[in-house]
Amino acid sequence: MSAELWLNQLHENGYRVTAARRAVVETVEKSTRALTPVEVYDLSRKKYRALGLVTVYRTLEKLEELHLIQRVHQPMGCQAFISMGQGHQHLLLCQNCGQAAFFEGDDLEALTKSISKKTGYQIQEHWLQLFGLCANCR
Amino acid sequence: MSAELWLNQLHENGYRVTAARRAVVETVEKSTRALTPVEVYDLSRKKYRALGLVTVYRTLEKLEELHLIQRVHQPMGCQAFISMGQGHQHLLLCQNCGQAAFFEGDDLEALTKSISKKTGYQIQEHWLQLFGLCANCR
DNA sequence: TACTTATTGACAATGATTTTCAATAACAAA
DNA sequence: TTTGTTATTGAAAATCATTGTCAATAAGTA
Ligand SMILES: [Mn+2]
Ligand SMILES: [Mn+2]
Ligand SMILES: [Zn+2]
Ligand SMILES: [Zn+2]
Repeated sequence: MSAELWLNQLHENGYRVTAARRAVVETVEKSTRALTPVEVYDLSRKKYRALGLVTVYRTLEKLEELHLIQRVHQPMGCQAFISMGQGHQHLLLCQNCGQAAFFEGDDLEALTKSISKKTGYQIQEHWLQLFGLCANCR
Repeated sequence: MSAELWLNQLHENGYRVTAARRAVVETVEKSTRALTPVEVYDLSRKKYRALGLVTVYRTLEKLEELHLIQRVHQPMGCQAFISMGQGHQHLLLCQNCGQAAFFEGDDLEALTKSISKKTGYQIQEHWLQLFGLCANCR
């Protein structure tokens, strides 16, 4: 049902709610693993057969812009997207099936402060991502 | 002088040491920021004018395979390479000029153990990267 | 010095993403 | 509801980065 929220977000930001966007949003929002544009295309076309790949690219672009999805970087490639977690969260990815889990509670305060002093950098952001095997795949 | 070490590594692994590879290695090894293939090409051609871009791609491929360089992921793109740090290190990147610094000493034991118990994942690897402003740019 | 063959750069081919464009449909206003 | 404006669409073409092909060259060993 959160797909409706995403569509609201689009609407509130002046974008129109179309059948194409509906299909893409429903696909991406409910996925528990990162999807590439082509994967989104294939899955979404089951809901809306006339969908074009170009529209998938354009819709993903807008969802990213609205911070509803995020790009997922992996050793094998960086063109996959997954819904954005709530608040400050990071990703834990299964190296076998791609299943994603969000986690929070990382405390890098001490580390960044120490690194900052050591290097002279003013630290503003961090990327943290864990890889492993999910309960099913281990 | 570490460029010589890289060339040795290539040689020891059955690869020939050529003028093209020498130019690429010298460029990448001494860079303190991540370079894209085209950047490597442009910089290296100052040392070896006949160099082809294709050779840059192929050389980077081999350097990565020998773990002498690593791919650097950034919001703006993921096709840049930088020398691999010694041992278990992570990158701290300047968001303004790209200047890179390595750091170590991150302790994620407690976190991964907790996440592992909570999610059921068996955690095997982690990516950590810091972004900020270097001493010059802040 | 000679010989084997890995490596080279030019060019072509591929694959992913972006741009163009005329037709369509969303939606605000009447 | 009807209408008018214009954002959005899919198809096709264009672009861009990366990879493959190939004959000529040169590295490294004997
Ligand atoms: Mn964090
Ligand atoms: Mn670490
Ligand atoms: Zn799994
Ligand atoms: Zn800087």
